[in-house]
Amino acid sequence: MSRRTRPEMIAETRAKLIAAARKAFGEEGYAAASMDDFTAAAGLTRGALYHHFGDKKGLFEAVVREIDAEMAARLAAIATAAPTRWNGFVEENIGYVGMALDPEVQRILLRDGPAVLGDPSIWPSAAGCIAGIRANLEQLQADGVVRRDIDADVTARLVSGASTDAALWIANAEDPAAASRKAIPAFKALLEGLLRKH
Amino acid sequence: MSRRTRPEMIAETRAKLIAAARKAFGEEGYAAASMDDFTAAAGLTRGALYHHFGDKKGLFEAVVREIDAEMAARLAAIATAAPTRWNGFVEENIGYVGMALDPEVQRILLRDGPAVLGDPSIWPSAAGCIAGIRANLEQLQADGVVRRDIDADVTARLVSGASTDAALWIANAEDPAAASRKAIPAFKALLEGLLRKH
DNA sequence: CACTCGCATACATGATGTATGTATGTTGTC
DNA sequence: GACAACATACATACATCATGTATGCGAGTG
Repeated sequence: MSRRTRPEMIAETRAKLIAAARKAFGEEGYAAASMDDFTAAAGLTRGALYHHFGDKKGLFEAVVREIDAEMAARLAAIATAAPTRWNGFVEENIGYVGMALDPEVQRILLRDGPAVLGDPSIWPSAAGCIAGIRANLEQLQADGVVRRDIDADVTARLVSGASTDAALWIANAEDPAAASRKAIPAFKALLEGLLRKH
Repeated sequence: MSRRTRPEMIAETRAKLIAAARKAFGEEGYAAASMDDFTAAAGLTRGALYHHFGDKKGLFEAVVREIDAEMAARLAAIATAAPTRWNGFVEENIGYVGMALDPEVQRILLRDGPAVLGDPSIWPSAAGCIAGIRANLEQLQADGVVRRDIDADVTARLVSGASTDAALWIANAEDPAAASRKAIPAFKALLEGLLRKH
């Protein structure tokens, strides 16, 4: 008799592997994280890992996808809560900076991510966060708030690039709180360059 | 008798190792580059490498320093050649985007660099490029061209972050030339947000 | 009841790092 | 100025460990 059905057990195994890997990747970094170690921590072996994810990189992709999805959801919530669309756009990006202060996000997405998976724009997750920013930008252009002579695609990348770098800078600063207070206005100033002149 | 003096031979060995490593890191990436292979390509063994650079990461640092110095020099040349300071600032940043299109720069500095050495702001090279941008910004603030209510340090980071991301995006685009034409105006628009209102 | 498949075990390969050896250049002394 | 003692640049050999693959077992399923 099976107390649990098979698909359930599979899902549980995958979840355990992803959770253990996420922790290991976040704390030690991708290269230093030993598959033997963190699969053991999850009460499994590398056999399960290779069965479900093919290789170490495949598991890393799954972890990235999970984190990316969480971030996209939080960003969307921030954006919809804002009074005006432009305000939502700005808040969303500042929220992005805040999330990038999380050591796990920083290490996995910002530091190791590009090295392992290449440029974020070609990631399997298709970088949900950037897609969100771009959609917002296009709407703002349609509303006449943002200048129309710039491409939403690149701009979304530029903006997210600036945010992530700001976050890295803040996180590595001696006084992160103070650094954050300096970063926000500078970031807002840059974004204002996108507004239509009047 | 010694046809060459000792310091000369040492310098030559170091240069050969750095050159071979730069090529290997650029083409295969840091993790995939085998020390046995590229030291052999330089006519040496790992013995020389460990003697001069301590470990693989140490050699990587040396390569980064070299590339960074080259870039800083080129950027400085671009900036001084411009008619106005603001113009030089903009051109410098666009030049930065252009240099980041070089596959070697991209792979070593932008992709593997953060994974191996951490955030660029704490690199041994102290990221000469960013320092150059910051110095320029401070001067522009003193001249009254750029708004003074923002911090030059963060802003330099934000701007360089946006440039590098733009470069990555362009390099991975299907049509890099077209992508570049779209990226430049968007980038200029962002920078205009830094100007003092009038 | 046979069979698929999720997962563990055992092994092959290759990479890094260290300990040791050698040969060459440098320096001190007569 | 020559020879010896020494320092050091670099090579070789080895220990350790990580990934990936091939194989085997056992539990859930039709």
